[in-house]
This record gives sequence, structure tokens and C-alpha cells, in this order.
Amino acid sequence: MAKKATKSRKSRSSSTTAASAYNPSTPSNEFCCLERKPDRKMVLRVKSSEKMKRSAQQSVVSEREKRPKSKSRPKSKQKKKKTKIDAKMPKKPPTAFFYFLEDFRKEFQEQNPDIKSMRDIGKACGEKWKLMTYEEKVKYYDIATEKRAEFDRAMAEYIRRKESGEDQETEDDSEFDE
DNA sequence: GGCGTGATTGTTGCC
DNA sequence: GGCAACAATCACGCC
Repeated sequence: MAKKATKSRKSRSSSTTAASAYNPSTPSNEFCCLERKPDRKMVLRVKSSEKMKRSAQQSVVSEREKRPKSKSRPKSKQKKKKTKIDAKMPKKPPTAFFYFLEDFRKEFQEQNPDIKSMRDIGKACGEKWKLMTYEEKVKYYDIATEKRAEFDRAMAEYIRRKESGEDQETEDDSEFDE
């Protein structure tokens, strides 16, 4: 069954997410984010694209393989989102894989016009991704890194506005029940 | 008509 | 450190 963490984590993630873990005073020209430690202290964590790319190389070895292929997570819970998250809160930027998926989908549909299911495309894309070299992937990581930097700035701005009370209306708006 | 599902990997937040 | 949620996409199914 679903672990108890699932529920609590879920509710937490929808209310806190990156927003609460964000420090608006954080310089946004660098890749930074805050990590909340168990002692509730915020620790600045600097993330460079280099680190991302390094992790990318590791992922080529497919760390994901440790995870059960499919049905690893209850999909029924996955798409819950769209809940009471602030509508003005920036969305999580897509990962490098998702940018590749965009390209791949177009190609795949050209070559296989009869296959339209994202399930099949996702599978094929995942396999292709694993076969790709780091050099092939790096451009997508670059895009993802850029987008994340944008997300950082947008989030900082969002937090600033929220703290200054500019977004109080939206807060009210997004707080329907639950 | 509208919403949830499924399939993928990467990233992040929290315990 | 490990696990779960969420990011995009869209045909299809169900209510």
C-alpha cells in the first residue's frame, strides 16, 4: 500500500514546495537553492550546471535502473497536483529529459504516424535516452540549466511579492478548502 | 465536456 | 541517503 510518507509528503509539498524553501534574498544569477534541514535551518546549496552535468554522466549509467521499471509509483497519485498551489507560483521547469522528449516526440511521430500514445513514445524515448552519450545529452542539460535559472529568478520574485503582500489576493484565491 | 491515466527521466524537498 | 512528488505531452477512457 501507499506508504504513510506518501500522504504527508504530498500535502507538504503542495503547501510548502520550493516556495517556502526559497530565500528571496538569494542572488539569482547563480544556481542556488535552499535546503531545509531537519533542524529547520535553511542551508544554502549552490548548484552549478557542472554538477548537474556530472550527475548526468552518472545517470548515463542509469541510476534509475535501481528503481523498479514501471509501477514504481502509484500513477494515480502522480497527477494529483493542480490542487491549491498558488496559480502565480512558477512551475517546476522541465528536466533535460523532457526537452529531449519534445524533440524525440516530433521525430518519432513523423516516423510512426500511427503511434500517438505518449506511453509508447515515452518508452521509446527512455530507451533512446539511455543509449545517448553524454555529449548528445549535454545540450539538453544546458537548456534545462538555463530554464532552472529562470525558474529561480521567477521564484525569488514570487516570494518577494508574496512576502510584501502583493499576492495576498491570489493566496486567498488558491486557498479553497483543504 | 472535462478530468484522470499512463509512460518516461531528472530534479528537488523532506524525513 | 532514500523515497516520493512533480515537471510535459496527448490519445483515450470514464463519469
